Amino acid sequence: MLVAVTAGQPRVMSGENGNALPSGPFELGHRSLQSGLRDWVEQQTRHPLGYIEQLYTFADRDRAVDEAERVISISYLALAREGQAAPADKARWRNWYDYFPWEDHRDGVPPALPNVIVPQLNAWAKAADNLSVRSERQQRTAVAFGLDRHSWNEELVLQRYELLYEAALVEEAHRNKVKANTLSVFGPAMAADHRRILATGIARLRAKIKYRPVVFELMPPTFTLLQLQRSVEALAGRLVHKPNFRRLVEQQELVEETGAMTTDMRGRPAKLFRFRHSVLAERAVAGTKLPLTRA
Amino acid sequence: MLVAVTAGQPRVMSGENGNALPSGPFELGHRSLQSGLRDWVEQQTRHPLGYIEQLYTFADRDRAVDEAERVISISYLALAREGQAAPADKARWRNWYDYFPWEDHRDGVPPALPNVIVPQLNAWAKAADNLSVRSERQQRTAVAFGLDRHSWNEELVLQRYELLYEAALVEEAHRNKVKANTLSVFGPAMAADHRRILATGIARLRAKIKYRPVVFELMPPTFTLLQLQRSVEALAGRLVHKPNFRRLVEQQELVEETGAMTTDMRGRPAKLFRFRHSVLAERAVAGTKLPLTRA
DNA sequence: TCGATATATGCTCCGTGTGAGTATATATCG
DNA sequence: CGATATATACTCACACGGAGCATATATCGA
Repeated sequence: MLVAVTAGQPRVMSGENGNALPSGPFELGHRSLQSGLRDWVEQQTRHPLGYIEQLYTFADRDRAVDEAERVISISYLALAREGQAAPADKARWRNWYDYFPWEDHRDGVPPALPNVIVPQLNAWAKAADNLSVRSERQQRTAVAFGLDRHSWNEELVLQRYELLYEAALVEEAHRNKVKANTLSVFGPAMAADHRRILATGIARLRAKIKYRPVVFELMPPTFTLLQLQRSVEALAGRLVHKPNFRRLVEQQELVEETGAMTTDMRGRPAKLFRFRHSVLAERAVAGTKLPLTRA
Repeated sequence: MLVAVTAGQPRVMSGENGNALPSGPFELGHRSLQSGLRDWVEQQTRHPLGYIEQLYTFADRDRAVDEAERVISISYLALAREGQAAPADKARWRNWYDYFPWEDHRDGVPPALPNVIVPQLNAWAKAADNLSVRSERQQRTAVAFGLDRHSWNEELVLQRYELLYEAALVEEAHRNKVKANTLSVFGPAMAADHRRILATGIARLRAKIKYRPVVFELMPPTFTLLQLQRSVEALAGRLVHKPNFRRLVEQQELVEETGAMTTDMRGRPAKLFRFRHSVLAERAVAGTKLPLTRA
């Protein structure tokens, strides 16, 4: 799963009409999994990779084509600065909110959430014959989607996707079964469990930007504070308080001025900053905690 | 890597004279890696497993015996309540600070740290011929071991082990080379990279107890608040402020009273508590943040 | 030319969380 | 019966972070 941020939108690299994540076999001869992956991705996408992190290793039986030959899938999360080169072949950058429309709360709560998704989940909860199952489904829905007393938690991407899967609202749940027509509200399906991997990666990234300065892996070498803020907001899917964001970034000394200013922007020109790479050495845990709303 | 806490000490399950972690091949026929692992461990150790988490997947070339046949190693962290049954065969519980004596700061800073370890690391740093390498080594040492302006960070277990490895102070660094005599201060070596996996697991666990209620997986069904505190301290390798710890645990409603009291303890009898399992459903992120010292 | 608008940047207020210290109650042990 | 060990409660202080406001400087359109 290869991530970049362009024009204020989070993007993932996809192949084959956007219904699959890039994937390939592990070539023998590489020093390690990590280096093998790096070579492979850079060859496929012509992008120099920055940050790489392992997501999860699966070897589930129902993923295997043949019973006797078990496939082990190791999923990764990688961050790249987009726009340095065009992706190869049929690979294409795609807004990740195309796959998870309910996850973008930057312009407020998506109308489909209260109008379609939550009602359908409630119907699914009520459809359980067992009382305890019913209340458990209701509780999980409330926690995951921020209903009742709960507030929206942007990190619960995987929990939300799993609920929609269990409720058979996303198309992937209908594999090998009757082809039900699913609403576009629930986004397009992806091959195998690629959308699940995507959800895992988004959740991981949304959690990580709060305590590690990984956003900078997605930024160009030089940027304004607003651009940085927009990137964080794009990943988190929610807005942050501008003065607080600036205060946090500056007092933690995560960035330094380049001396230059923006010229092409509208409004008052902004100072250009660059990431202070030395913080990685100075401090072990440098965070870009995003200032969020109190419950 | 199987972890338990007994008598106020963190323990790991080890086999073969304590120089290896339990490991085995993945049997085909299991539903998933996780379930296969669970069956295997429960059979080997006769312990019912609670929490399981994947650590990391390796396929490094230098781990392989044969060039043509590459081995993929998937390491796990598992938590268990100890004492329910005796471990099978040669498996044995062992205090994890036996392997990492420098990680236990509950009785203050271990004397070996300022007396032996830090001087040796400084000597290693000074031995570099390049100036930038020299200062980089010094910086990493200072951050990892809390020197100069830096404070001790209990989560940097892996960074510390890696420094000791690079400086060839731990015996594992001498594999396939001249057999240097390493001091007992640096702990006993383990097979392959098992001690590295151990360090990874300890670091992960120390980080996790701060934002997920995983400590309770290591506790007996009923316990006092001090016992809970001692377990947290055992894992973190440092002491916490008692009144603050109690305040935190209680106001987060992580536990509930059983009504019973301790009788066998010395001093005033304490209330017995149990973990409120419902918090796992009510809140997505429940933490047992351990109150630490301000910098 | 000038007002509307958009962006940049700085400052203040205040509630909450959390580190730290202190005090009191109740048991065991010598 | 005093020393000691543990349990439990209360208070203080400070820093962090959420929220709102004020001001500066650019572009754009009427």
